[in-house]
This record gives sequence, C-alpha cells and structure tokens, in this order.
Amino acid sequence: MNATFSALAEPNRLQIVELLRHRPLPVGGIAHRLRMRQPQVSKHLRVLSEAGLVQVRPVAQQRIYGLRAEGLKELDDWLEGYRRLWGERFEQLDDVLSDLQQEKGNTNGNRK
Amino acid sequence: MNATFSALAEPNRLQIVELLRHRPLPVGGIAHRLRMRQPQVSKHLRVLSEAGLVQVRPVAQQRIYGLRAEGLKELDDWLEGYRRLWGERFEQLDDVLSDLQQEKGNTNGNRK
DNA sequence: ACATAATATGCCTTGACAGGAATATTCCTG
DNA sequence: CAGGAATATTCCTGTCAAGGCATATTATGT
Repeated sequence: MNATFSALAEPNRLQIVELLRHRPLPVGGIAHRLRMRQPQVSKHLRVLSEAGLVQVRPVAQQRIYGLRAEGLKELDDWLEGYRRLWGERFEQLDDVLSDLQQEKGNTNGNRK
Repeated sequence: MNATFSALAEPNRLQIVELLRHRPLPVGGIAHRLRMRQPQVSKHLRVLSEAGLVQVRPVAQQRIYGLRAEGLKELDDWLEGYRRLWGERFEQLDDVLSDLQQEKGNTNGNRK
C-alpha cells in the first residue's frame, strides 16, 4: 500500500498513470506525449510496475504499458475504511472530550 | 491531488492517518501510540494538514487532530475515473495494435 | 507573574531519489 | 550477421525531505 502511494507521489509518475487511463502506450509514446526523456520514462515505469500499478506486454521491440486493475483496486479497497467519513455526521464533541481523559500522562512523546 | 499522494507516501504519515481513522487524538497521544517523537509528529501533522487530510481543534493546550472528510473524498473522486478498470474486460489486443500505428515516428523520447 | 504542560519551529546532518548523459540490451529486418 | 529501432540500465550529481535535538510559543493553574 505504501509502495502505491510513493509511486503516485511523483508528479511525472502520476501523469503517466493518468495518461495510461485512456489507453495503453509504448514507452516512446509516453515520452513523446509527456515531453519526457525516454530513460526517465523507463525508470518511472519500473517503479510503477513494482508497485503493481502497471503491466507490460512486449510487441516486437516495443513494450506496451497499461494500467493494472488490481493495483488501483487495492487503493480503492484501502479507501473503503474511510468512506463512512463523508455524508455522515459523527464524532461528537463529547466523544472527543472523553477521549482526552485517557490521554492523561501519555504526553510529550516519550518513547516506549 | 499530488499533495495528497506525497503526504500519504511517508510511512509514518500513513500510520497517523490510519490511527486517526478510529478517533481524533492530541499530538502527544499520537506520538505515544506510534512511538514517535513529538516534534516529528507535529511536522507530519503539518504536512497532512496542508494536504487537507487532517483538521485541528484546540482544547486547552492540546490540539486535537482528526481526519478531514473532504481530503479523503478527493482521493475517492480521483479514483472514480479508474473504477471501470476492474470487473470489465476491455482494451482488446486489436485496439492496442491499431494504436501502435499512430506511434510511428514518435519514438525515442525526443522532446518537443 | 511564574512554573509547567502541550505543541510548534528552527537548524543541522544524512539518506533517498529524480534528472542528465552515455551505454548496454533486445528484437526486428535486410 | 550487420544495422538500426525501442527500451533498459548504469553512473554521476544535485536537491529535498525526514530525523534528532534544542528552543520558541501558547495556554493553564496558582
């Protein structure tokens, strides 16, 4: 999961993902459209690939990169645990205040 | 959107978010539970706050940090454009091959 | 006003990582 | 098998950001 976020944290890598949303593309096609140099694109694709966000299919000398559904679904699943946050009003003030009582003596970041 | 990903890319920051999923907490409480030092927690919370993922409420000297729904909903909305990826089989081989024709001469990352 | 609790900030050092350029690898075609 | 196209890899360098530590800031109670 962490690999997913750090992969998408890089602006160019995020651009690549958004580009591949429309259709799979060979490395050169990606480089051309995003005005990036081929080696960088290859490196970024490597990271995206290791994060499971992208998959390759070789055709002749080119390698066609496309999005990998499972990788993005993983992100979607992670979000599942947070969906209750919007659309509902919860976590009343009282709850917060009662939580504060439990924090007595646990302050100031003493480790262990 | 990019700020969101880079904020969540940091392991400790992701941990903080996952911790706050259960309930809002003061800085010291976060530091204690995650075995981190208070200054780091404050810094991480700053980043999360600037990314709109977290919100503060001052209570006495403490500051109670909790998740901010809109921040995570933004992520959810971004994913919306990718949901069609799973569960459907699309992008046939023929489509890819026809795309390749369009790539003629666009190769090797020459910029501009 | 003072002592103290809770948190934020500043400075410094170190490690990770992106970009650039050159080169290696792989695959096709004549 | 020579040549070229498409892509991957390597080495180098500069930048940025996280951690540690000290200190500043804000709020509370007496």
